Amino acid sequence: MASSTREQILEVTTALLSDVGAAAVSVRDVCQAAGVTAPTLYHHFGDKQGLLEAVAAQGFERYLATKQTHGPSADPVSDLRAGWDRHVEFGVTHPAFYQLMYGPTGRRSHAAEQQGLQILHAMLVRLAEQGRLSMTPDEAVPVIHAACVGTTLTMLSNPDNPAHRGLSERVRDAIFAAVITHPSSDEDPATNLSTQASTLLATLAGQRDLALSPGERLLLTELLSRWTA
Amino acid sequence: MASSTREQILEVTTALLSDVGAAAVSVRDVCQAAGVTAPTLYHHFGDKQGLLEAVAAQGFERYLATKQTHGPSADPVSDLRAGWDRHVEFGVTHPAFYQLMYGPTGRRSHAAEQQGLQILHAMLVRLAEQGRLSMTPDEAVPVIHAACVGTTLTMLSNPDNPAHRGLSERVRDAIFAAVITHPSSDEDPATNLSTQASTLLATLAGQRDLALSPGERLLLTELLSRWTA
DNA sequence: CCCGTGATGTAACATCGCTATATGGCGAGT
DNA sequence: ACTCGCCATATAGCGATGTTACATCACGGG
Repeated sequence: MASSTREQILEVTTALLSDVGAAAVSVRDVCQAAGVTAPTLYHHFGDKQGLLEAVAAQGFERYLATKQTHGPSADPVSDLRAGWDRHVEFGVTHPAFYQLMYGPTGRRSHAAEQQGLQILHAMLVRLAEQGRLSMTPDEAVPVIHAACVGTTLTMLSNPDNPAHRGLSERVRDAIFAAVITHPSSDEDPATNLSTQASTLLATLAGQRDLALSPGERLLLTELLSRWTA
Repeated sequence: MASSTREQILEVTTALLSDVGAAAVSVRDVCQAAGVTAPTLYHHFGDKQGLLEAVAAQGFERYLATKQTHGPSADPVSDLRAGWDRHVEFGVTHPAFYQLMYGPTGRRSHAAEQQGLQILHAMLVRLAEQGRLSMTPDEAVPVIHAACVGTTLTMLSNPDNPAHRGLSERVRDAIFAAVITHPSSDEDPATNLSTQASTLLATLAGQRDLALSPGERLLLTELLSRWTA
C-alpha cells in the first residue's frame, strides 16, 4: 500500500466532483471524505489545482482507455465518426470531468490529451495517404478538435435545449464533409494524385493573373505534369 | 449621478478582470479600487456572481454594438463570415471577457447573447429564403455557434500554438460550406483554384514515394501554398 | 541502536464571500 | 416645515476556504 491514500483521495475527489463543479468542492470535504487531514493532501498534490489536475489527468487516461479498446476498422471515416461520438458522449455523461479537462481552468496540457490528439492525427494520416483529406493532417486536427469541443460544451451549457437535439451529428457531418473528400472511384492514390494534378493544371491554364513569375509557372507546370502521364 | 457608483464598480471590475481570471479577482480588491465598501457592492449586485454577470452582460452589449455597426450588405454569406470573424476576434482580443461569457461559469443566458443569436438567426433566414441553406435556421444557429465558440476557446487555450494559425478560417469555411449550399451561379475560379491547391497539398503530404527531390517538393509546396491562404 | 526521511496529525493564519446592524441623506406627504 | 420612510453607504464581524509552520509517527539503513 505504497500510495493507497493518494488513490483514495483521488477517488473521493472524483466522486465529489461528479456531483458539483470544481469550485464547489472544498479541500476540507475531500479530506473528511477520504479520512485524511489537509497536510497529507497537500503533501501528495501540493495544491488544490494540483489535485484537480491529477483528477483530470486520471479522467483523460480513462477516456483514452475506452477509446483504445475500439481498434481501427476497415473504414477510417467511420473510425473518425465513432471517435467524435465517443468524445461528445463522454462529455455529456461526465460534465464535471469534461469541464475540468476542457474548461478555461486547468490549462495544463495533460499528456493523455496530447496522446488522444495523436490518435486523431494518425487516423487523419491514414486518410491523407488515400488522398481523401482536403487539408494537412496537422491542420485538420485542431479543426476537428475545436468543433468537437465546442459542440460538447454547447450541449453541456444547457442539455435540455431542444435546439441541441442532433446538434452533434450535424456539426460532425458538416466538419467531416469539409475535411474529408469523396473516396475516389479508383482507389489507387497515384491515380488520385494524377487527376488532382490534371485538374489543377487545367485551372492554371485558364488563369492569367497569378502570383507567379514565368519561371515559377513553367516549373510548376513541369512538376505537375510528372503525374499526369 | 444616479447610479454612478454602480458604473464605477463595473468599470474597475472590468479593468481588474482584463488582467487575470474571474476567480483571482476578489470583492475586496474591487471595492478598494472603486473606493467603496463591500455592502454597497452587494447592494447593487447582490452577489459576486451577479457582479460578474453584470460585467459579462455589459461585455455582450459592447460586442453587440460593434456587431450592429456593420449593417447587412448585399451578400448574406459575407455578412455571416464577417460575423464569425468578429466573434473570434473579440474573443482573442478580450480573453477574460470571453471566458466569462462562454466559459463554464456564469451559465445564465444573458439577454444580449440571445439577441446576438437572433441576429444570426435572421441572417440565416435570409439565406433560407433564397434556398441556400442545407438545414433549418433553428438547426443551423447552434451548429455555427458551437463551432465558433469552440474555435475561439481553442485559440484562447494557447494562442501561440502554430497549428492554430488560420484555424478560425478553416473551421469557418468548413461549417459554412456544409450549411450553405451553392448559389446557382457558376463558381468563382479563384476559389476553385484555392480548393484544388489545398487538396493537392493534402494529398502530397500523405505520399512518401514521389518522383520528387526534397528541393522540388519544398518548392512545389511553397508555390501551391500561395493560393491556400 | 540510532537517526533521518517521508507520511501524517494539530493548530493556526490570511483571505475570501458575505451580512447584521447602524447611519446618513433626501424626497414625499400632510 | 417637519417628520417619515427609503435608498445608499459604512462599521465590524462571521463562517468557510486554501494553505502552512510545527510536531509526531513509522520505519528502514548505517
